Amino acid sequence: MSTPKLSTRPLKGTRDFYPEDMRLRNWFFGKIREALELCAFEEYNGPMLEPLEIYAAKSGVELASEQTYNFTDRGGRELSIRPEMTPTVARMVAARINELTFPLRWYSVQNFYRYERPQRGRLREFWQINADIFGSDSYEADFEIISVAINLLRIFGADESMFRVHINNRRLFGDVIASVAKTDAEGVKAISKVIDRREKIERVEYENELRMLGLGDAEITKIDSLYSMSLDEIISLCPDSKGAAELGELFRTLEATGLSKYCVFDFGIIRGLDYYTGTVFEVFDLAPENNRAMFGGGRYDNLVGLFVERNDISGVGFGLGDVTLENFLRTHNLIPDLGGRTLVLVTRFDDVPYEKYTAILSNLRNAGIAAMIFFGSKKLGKQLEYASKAGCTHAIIMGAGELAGGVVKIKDLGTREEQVVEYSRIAKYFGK
RNA sequence: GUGGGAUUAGCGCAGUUGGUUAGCGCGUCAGGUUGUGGCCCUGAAGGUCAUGGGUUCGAUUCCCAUAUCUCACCCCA
Repeated sequence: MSTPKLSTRPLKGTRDFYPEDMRLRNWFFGKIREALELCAFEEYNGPMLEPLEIYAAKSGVELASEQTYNFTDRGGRELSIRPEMTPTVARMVAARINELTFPLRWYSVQNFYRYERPQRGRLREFWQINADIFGSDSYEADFEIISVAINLLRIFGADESMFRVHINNRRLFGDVIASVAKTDAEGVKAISKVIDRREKIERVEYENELRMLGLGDAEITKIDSLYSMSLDEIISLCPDSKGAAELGELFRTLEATGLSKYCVFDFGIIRGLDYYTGTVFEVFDLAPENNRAMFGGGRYDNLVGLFVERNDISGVGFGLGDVTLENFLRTHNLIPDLGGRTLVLVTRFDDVPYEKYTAILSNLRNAGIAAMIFFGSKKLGKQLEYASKAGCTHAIIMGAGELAGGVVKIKDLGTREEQVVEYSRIAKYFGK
């Protein structure tokens, strides 16, 4: 009679990362880290737990109240497991605002939790790269962030046939809607909630909701027409809008630097997070099976001001999740063979003292060659089989005869070729 | 939160129109006379047929619920 056993499955929406999974994740995050470091970003980190209110304030009702893992700790504090990084990094920046040098370029690679129904491209635990620039209001920082985002896909070999960056500006969007609907900021917010769902709800319902907000048929028709306008046409509706200037400069620069082939103006990009104020963008995977935004970001002017009495530190950044990135890389065949490193198994025989083998092991490791020794005594064939299955590239074989001659046999497990090598030249065989 | 599909050995799958010991492939382990692995041969281990109820003389099979996976919706990365 044995006791009932516990489940070996990870919790719903979470994943175990076995060594082969880690190899993949380490590979693509490693490449991204390297690229971000080259772009002069520095890595930071923060806690996984934060007070609930830092999300409740600005992230949006849906995310803060329904999609976070919230709980009360033993001290009675209302906490959230972080569903995103931006409030944390804004808090960190605010805490040292008087000593940091701006503009500041920071990135992190961390895991996040959101309580949602899992599906393709979306789980409950995911890892995300976050890269942000704080302390620059200029369109140049918007451009930098978007060009870095594009670069992160290009380092994997992605080209303009595989993804597209859809770009809009919330200030411009708000000004255009305000002028069309002849309303104020509050009215714009209510109207934008409706038109954000324009493609997702019934046309009748859409029109009814807009009418309830005071719009007439002429305004509704006008809003429809916005979606087929070019950027220049949109800008001409509100030529004095600060957002128009920002977006105009941004697109001029994208054009001039050859990045416009990756980008498109899209008046429909709003983004769900409430804290965005200026440029917003979403990167779409052009493969039809990955039919959701791969990642996105934008500018947020007021987050640092949640923590300190400052309204001059604006941020712009993006978050790139591992789930959608992996789907992208797999779908477009951008993942190479990740094998590679030399790994040596020292095999053993019973008639040679054990310490003769551990000496070889130490020599290999001291020379910077990954190596292990076989445990127990089994037939050589079994030892080689183990080596092969364990991912070894080479085996070292030394019996009494070789020991007496001061040599070992090094077997290449791929080609099955053997070479007799002098004991002192083992490391040299491996190029070390 | 809403709806569809799925769940049989570690993995991938058969199967039972409800009837005694549920199969196959791969994988794992052991052996094929103890110093050479990927092929081959032999053998073994491994399943309360997702879980809990119901119908029935009898349920892995039919019904219901739950869980998990998966796809879409909502929302979002």
